[in-house]
Amino acid sequence: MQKGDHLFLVDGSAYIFRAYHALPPLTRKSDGLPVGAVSGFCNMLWKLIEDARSTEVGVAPTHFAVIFDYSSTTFRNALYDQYKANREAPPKDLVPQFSLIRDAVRAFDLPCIEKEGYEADDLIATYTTQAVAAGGDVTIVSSDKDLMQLVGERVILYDQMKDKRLGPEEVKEKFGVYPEKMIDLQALVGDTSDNVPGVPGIGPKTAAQLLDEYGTLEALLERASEIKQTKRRENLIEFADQARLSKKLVTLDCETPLDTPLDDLFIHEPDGEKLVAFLKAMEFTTLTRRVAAALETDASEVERASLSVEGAPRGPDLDPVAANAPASGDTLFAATPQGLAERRREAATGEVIDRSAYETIRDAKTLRAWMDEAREAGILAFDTETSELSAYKGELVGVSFATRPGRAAYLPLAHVAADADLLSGPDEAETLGGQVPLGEALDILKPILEDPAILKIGQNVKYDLLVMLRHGVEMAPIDDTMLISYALDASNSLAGHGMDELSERFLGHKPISYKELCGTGRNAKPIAAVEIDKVTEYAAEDADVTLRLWRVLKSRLTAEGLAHVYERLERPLVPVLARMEERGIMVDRQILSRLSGRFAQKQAGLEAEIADMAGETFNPGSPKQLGEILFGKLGLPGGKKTKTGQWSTDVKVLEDLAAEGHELPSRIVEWRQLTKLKGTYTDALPNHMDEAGRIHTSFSMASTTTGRLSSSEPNLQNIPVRTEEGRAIRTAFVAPKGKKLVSADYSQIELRILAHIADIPQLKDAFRDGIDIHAMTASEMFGVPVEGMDPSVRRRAKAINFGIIYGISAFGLANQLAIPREEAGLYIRRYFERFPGIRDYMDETKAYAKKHGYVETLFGRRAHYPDIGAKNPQVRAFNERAAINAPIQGTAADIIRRAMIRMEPALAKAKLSARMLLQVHDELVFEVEEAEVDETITVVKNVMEAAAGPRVEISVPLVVEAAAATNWEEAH
DNA sequence: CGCTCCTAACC
DNA sequence: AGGTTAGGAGCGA
Repeated sequence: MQKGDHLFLVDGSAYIFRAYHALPPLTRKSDGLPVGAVSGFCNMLWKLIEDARSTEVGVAPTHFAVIFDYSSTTFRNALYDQYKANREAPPKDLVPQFSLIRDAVRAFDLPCIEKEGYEADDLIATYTTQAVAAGGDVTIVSSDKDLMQLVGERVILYDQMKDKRLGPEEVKEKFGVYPEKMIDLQALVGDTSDNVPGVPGIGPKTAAQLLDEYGTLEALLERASEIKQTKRRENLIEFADQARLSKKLVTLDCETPLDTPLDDLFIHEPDGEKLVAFLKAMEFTTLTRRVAAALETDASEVERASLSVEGAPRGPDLDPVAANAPASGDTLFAATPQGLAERRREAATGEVIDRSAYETIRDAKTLRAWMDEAREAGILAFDTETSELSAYKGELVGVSFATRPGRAAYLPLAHVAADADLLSGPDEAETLGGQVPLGEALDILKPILEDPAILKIGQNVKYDLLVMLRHGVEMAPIDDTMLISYALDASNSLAGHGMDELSERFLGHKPISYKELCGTGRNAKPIAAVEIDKVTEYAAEDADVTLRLWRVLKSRLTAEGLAHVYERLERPLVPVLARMEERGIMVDRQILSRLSGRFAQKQAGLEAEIADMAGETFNPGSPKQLGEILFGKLGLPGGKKTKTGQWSTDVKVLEDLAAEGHELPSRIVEWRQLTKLKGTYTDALPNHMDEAGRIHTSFSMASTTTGRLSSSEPNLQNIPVRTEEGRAIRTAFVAPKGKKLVSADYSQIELRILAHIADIPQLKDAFRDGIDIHAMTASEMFGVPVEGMDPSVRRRAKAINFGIIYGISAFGLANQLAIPREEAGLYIRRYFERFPGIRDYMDETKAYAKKHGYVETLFGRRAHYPDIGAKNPQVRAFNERAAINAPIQGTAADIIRRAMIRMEPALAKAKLSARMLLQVHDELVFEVEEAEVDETITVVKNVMEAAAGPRVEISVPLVVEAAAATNWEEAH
């Protein structure tokens, strides 16, 4: 080896496990031999060789080897008998594959290196050291952190799965230290999977920071007594020897005696016939074809090789579920809605779900037959499977249907061979039968999905609506089992409205979960690459379960008097929200990046100040470390502790300290605010932008107890507004050229609703007369005139008004106003004296909730509080406050929902092109043609202000304030 | 990698 | 003090 040469070292053992875990466990050869890991391994290796063959000289490997662990006992066990002691034995079906994988490496004509008493890592370390000494470059194909210590100027780690290369800078970024200090860092942190003990309580962040400060592990251990944090100091002293032992365990041996000298690793073209013979024997059809083509070998001329292992253990065959229960119908006349609902419920719990009865639709003719069935039934449970979880970018992979319980099918549309990605599974021909071409399928589906006579039933149907919308299909009419469940059972303690939960609750059946189907994290694979038969079971089951749930739940709506809530507040909002999500809001990337830079600068400055004041560098973002500095090292008076017994360091605590003249806490508060703004907004938002520069949030209609919407991925309902720096972020939300953003928000809507519901004359009068409501409250309570009122008096009244909405407690008010609890109690008593209606409302609401188990908004939406009678006074009081708040918050939520539902027709009627983009609880944001701004504002205000009527006549006016500007900050 | 805890952004 | 979602730290499998 010489300068300019490039050695590739593949960490074979790690490769095996990655290949094994990345593939479904049941990949087998025709004789039952498990070969999933071999298959994955060969594909990864071939990919690497292919890349190398096509890469330019100088980067491509000149030397190449695959390194394996030889056995589990190494020289490290002599140092520490517990080393890797808790490693589990490899999975049974993997064991017979080990020798096959070595055969594979030989078939590729690559050196297969292993040595008794050493780990693969030691051999890698030794070859690396020698290659660098000879002037060569090294690429280690692995992502094991134990190998990071080898990284250097000429040595990189290559993570093939993620296609990421790690040099010294990347190591530093990942672990906080350069590779030279990795050994010391690992010695401190330890490694649970290898049983390397390390020092308790020290994680990677702390370790990096300590090494940064003290230089080396040895220096740190010697000067451990200087550490300020009590627990950390004690641990470093007590476990110093353990750290030294750990260091020996994690240090790789660079002087392993080598049986194959470095120069013998010189690469050469694999022998086509030999390799093809092996791959054929393994029945890797696709890979055989590829390799044969690349190496110009005629596969049909080559015979299968004989393998070193034959007929290894066969896996147990899965017993298919035999029972096939008949679908239950409404055979008896149901005299009342309650009777029907009850019988449906009973029937559903007894049904058995047979996945083997589901069909896979492979041709247009069968699909048409299914659509005929839907037409006949008048209903179609419908579910889409997409390539990504977010509806606005996921591609359609397949759709499933159900027309009656047990009668369900899956239509694959864009499935690919399981080995379309790097890791090979079974071959194309085995898994992919025919698929109806997407265009043809849509032509058949569209008339049904848009047929007003056929009800499309979905679970979270907004998702499917969005997906189909992007394929030019406007699904209608729709029903949504999730929303029916939500209208029926919204609660702060009962389970949610996800399909799996509903199925278990109402059908007593646990459906295949998405995780089971596709795996999670590193092992996750796209649903398009999962075998179609499995997806059929999963997807058709979803449609089947949705249909069964619909039968149970829909009948309850009438029986329980909730049809109005569902029909007027839930169902019609679905397409409205789908369109809002699809539109997205335009964001100016430049503004965000400028802000981000500014924040970064300020942040760095603050960090320096903080380190200076603390006398050491630490992570201000770690409440644990911060607590130790403030209350341990600096000895400041610590106040609260959190649930877990740690010092609390929330804003309140820090601001109290700051008020006493301590500088550090106020710097921390600033740092936190800045870090939050940067991390959550200026840095994160650009990742959510599409090609057109727009952000599409996802609104959830069923995740709050009260009827409010929520927004996620990203959450656009918590964009900063309080501070000036925060508001700057809003300036990045803009209208495109020629348009304006219009923001319209209800003024004091919850207080107005309270005034109406509790029937408080003074409050109602004040709202009718347009008087400052908080000043009026203050004047009533403290007997001071509104004119020339001390702002702090008004502030107190304002806090009380909000407190009332939240189901006030002396504790909460005292906290908010930073006054003694007795004083807060006094305020509350006086408030009740002045506004006795409020106390009556609270008492009545509590009594109602206890009696019925739920409370209602003015529009009949229910929020359930099953724990309101709890023995535990804290739990009970919490439920009482929530029950007091829910009708107020919920009525406001209902009103804005009604406004949103009416908005689009109202705008259309006025021939306005304004498009509604966002909802933020009491605010709606629109994108409006400049020329139409004034007219739009008029329509928007009218719709919003009149939204409660005619069903509910609120006895105070609802007032909406609206403004237009080029960005959200100025419009708000 | 997934979970809990803590903190903080919004109405 | 009512209703939310997100991100970082730390821990354990």
